Amino acid sequence: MSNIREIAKRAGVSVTTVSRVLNHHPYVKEEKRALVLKAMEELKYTRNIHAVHLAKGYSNMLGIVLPTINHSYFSGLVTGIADKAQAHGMHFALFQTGYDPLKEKEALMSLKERRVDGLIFCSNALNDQDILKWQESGPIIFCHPTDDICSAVSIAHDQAFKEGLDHLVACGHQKIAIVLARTEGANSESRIQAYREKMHVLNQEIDERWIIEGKLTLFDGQQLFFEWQTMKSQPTAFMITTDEVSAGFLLETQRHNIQVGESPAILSFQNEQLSEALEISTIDIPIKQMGQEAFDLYDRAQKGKPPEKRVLPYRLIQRNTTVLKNNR
Amino acid sequence: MSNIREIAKRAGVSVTTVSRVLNHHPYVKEEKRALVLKAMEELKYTRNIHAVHLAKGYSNMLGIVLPTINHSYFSGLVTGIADKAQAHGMHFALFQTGYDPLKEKEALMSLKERRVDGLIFCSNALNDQDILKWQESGPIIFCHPTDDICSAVSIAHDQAFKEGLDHLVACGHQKIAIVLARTEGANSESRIQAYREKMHVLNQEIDERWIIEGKLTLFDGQQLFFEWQTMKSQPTAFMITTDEVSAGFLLETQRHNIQVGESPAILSFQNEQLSEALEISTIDIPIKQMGQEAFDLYDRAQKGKPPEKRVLPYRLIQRNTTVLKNNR
DNA sequence: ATGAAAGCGCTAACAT
DNA sequence: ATGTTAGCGCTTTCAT
Repeated sequence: MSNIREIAKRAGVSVTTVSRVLNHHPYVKEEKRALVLKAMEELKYTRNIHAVHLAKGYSNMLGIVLPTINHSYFSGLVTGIADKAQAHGMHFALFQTGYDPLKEKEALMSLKERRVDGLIFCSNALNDQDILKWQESGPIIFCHPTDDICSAVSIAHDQAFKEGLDHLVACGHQKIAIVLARTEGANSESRIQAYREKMHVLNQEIDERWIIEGKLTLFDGQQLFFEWQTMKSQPTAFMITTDEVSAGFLLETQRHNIQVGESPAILSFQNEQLSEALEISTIDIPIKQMGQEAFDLYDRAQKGKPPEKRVLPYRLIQRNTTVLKNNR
Repeated sequence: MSNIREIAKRAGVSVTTVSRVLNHHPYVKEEKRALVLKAMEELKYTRNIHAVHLAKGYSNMLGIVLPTINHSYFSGLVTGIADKAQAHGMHFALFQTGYDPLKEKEALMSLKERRVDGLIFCSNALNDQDILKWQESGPIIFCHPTDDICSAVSIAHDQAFKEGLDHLVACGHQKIAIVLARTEGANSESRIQAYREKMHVLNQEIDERWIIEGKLTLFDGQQLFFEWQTMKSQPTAFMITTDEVSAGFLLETQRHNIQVGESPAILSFQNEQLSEALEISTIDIPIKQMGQEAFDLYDRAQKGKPPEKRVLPYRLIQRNTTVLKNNR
């Protein structure tokens, strides 16, 4: 591979001039530029990006941390981030952790090594604080609500959660179960808290088995149906934080011909095409926008601006799996 | 940030020794190693990965080219690749192209610049040949069948396609439509060819509108239903290359209460959880394995081994959307 | 407008 | 087993 020195020699200029041409600097006489361009052409020159990175000290590479890419929530988030990143000429690397703290540490090491200029955490098993210690190595952005000093984009999960519960109550339900992905582990607490409070107000005793965690996929949703069937104290409504799970659950009730009156209400979160097609009531959250805002926060941090929190709107969409009972 | 020289000075050794410790070379006296390690600890040293890359000439970064990550086919493929890659200590970057040849060229440039050591093409808008010209810059792996000199992993699309058509015919169908994603643009030809041949044998005239392209999402599938309804010459069966589309189509027929006898047969490709949950007949293809094999092919190419083609098995799974009519 | 030269931080051939 | 030193290829300051 030819290098900048060979180009310089061939064009009869200095390496500095070549570098200037390469970086679109002003103050290069047009004829020299042409000479350089010609030499590059002839030698099929391409800059060695590692040398650029070493000299500049950064790499235009963003790291995205998530448990798995094979899930609509995360691939949606990545799509949002990627759209903006690519528009800014940034590349991005994925770190799939499977919620393994060690894998998250590897991502943080990549930040310290400068393999990536910054990190967007779409999920985390490590504590927020433990992660933020690494901020001195580069910007770190969260995609969940947090009180720590850092940039974060999120929706008001607990508020959305409460509104969802209110809706289910308004539909005449008291025995309500909640189903959490491990998507936002750190936040489960606040949601469960919101749940307990609401149930307390209703004077409804909580069966601890109504708090269900670790459900992420369609299969999980199908399995949930069977768990529901064997529950001693059956909830009449489910609040589920992921569309895939809701869909699996619903499809399984349909397959088993559960009577309309007996089939549990479902209120989902996310609003993918799937929940729309199945007419599942859901709380829409703007996932791609979250990704875009996450990138924007990275970009701002990169430019030295102070950290910022952004809270995105959610919107309850009532479809067929929650029905208002006016006559109660 | 401290560098290797400072560590050397502090530990009272040469930079070479530090480098040796860093790279786990043998022939370093235990006491010196300890000294070096201690110095690193004290100065919170981390190597600058750009310098390593520049000196070594490679980056342990693999590039994955795909139209969008937000689709189960591609996120499945990436999952397969990533599992293997991470096990080999490799990182990976995604190039989302949206089938844009220019974006694909950018990925190829990244290969030439050495930003990535190799490239796995999960889809391509450019010609195979145009892409393979860049092989001198690093290994390039395809995820579709090809006759060119390169490594590729695939399933025998056209054979699977024919078998699928046979199945539909055995179920009593003659008026069969095919629905292609643009997933494997280059291969559409061979599939359409297989389709024409089969239909010819059946003496079934083909309505050109039965060859439908560009369907990738659940929405696309729902839309397909309406297209079907307005067709003058309605096919009685659909062969669809993506589960999402099949699901959307099926759900829409169900929503419109199409009678069992009148609802078209559906034979899908892929076998995601979704098609299983909806009991859609499908031709299973081992997507994650494809990803794993793709990485393996990269790994072999990287080690200087000759290119290799791998063809993975497929398997027809009959469920509820294709029914054998024995009485015909 | 152009060039010389000093980095950027690490690796590895060579010498001892 | 350890050290010296010459790269790796580009950027950027400073001088002219």
